[in-house]
Amino acid sequence: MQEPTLLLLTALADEPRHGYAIAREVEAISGGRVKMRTGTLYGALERLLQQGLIEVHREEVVDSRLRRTYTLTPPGRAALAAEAERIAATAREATRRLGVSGEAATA
Amino acid sequence: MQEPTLLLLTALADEPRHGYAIAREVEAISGGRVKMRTGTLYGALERLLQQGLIEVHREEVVDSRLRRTYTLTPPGRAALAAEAERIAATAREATRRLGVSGEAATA
DNA sequence: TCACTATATGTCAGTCACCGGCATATGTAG
DNA sequence: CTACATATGCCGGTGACTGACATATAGTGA
Repeated sequence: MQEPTLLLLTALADEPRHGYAIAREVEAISGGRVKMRTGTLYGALERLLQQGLIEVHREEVVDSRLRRTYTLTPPGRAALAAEAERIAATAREATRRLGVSGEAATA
Repeated sequence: MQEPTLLLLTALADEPRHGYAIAREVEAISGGRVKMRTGTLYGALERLLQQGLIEVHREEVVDSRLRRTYTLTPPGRAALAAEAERIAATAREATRRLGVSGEAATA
């Protein structure tokens, strides 16, 4: 799972959001670092729908504009939780090793 | 940066290793989850050399077999440290949001 | 002896997520 | 009337990763 996808799922973790709101949220979460293109966004949304990790929460028309709201499914929440733990473990290991080799081999 | 590349750099974080040893180390770090194919391995090695994140540490012949050892460059260590911090932050945010929406909206 | 596994390096075609650009439509601000 | 924010969507191209193949030596088990 790549970063844009991970951030997309994270953007849906606290509450349902529609596509455009997800894009803004992803940018906010990443501190402005990741600006999700619509190609990536709607492509990923379609893929995640088919994988059953997200589902359409609601479809409404606001100001004559369609707004499709997405939400995480239970498998989606589980996948995000698992992925978060996985990368956290990898990050810890990387940090630990970087620290260890810099030290005077205390252990 | 994708997971295989991140794990490759992590495998080099504590000490220099040659290609095949990196592959085994990556598998160990990921708990057997990620089995790096040689295509990915040598492709990534070539790419990272050109990016200046790793460099050839030593070339020796052991049992009539060539063994090329790689090590992280200072930019490579910096890149790995930055990436580790980045993904750790994303993981924290994902976990936080997953927890929050599951709670009875205490905040 | 023959087959298989481990060690060790490499190439190459194919896949798939992501990128960048474009298209479309409405409401609002200047 | 132009430009921007909102909102969704398509499409060609890139590039990391996959899976299979190739090569060579040393050790192990049948």
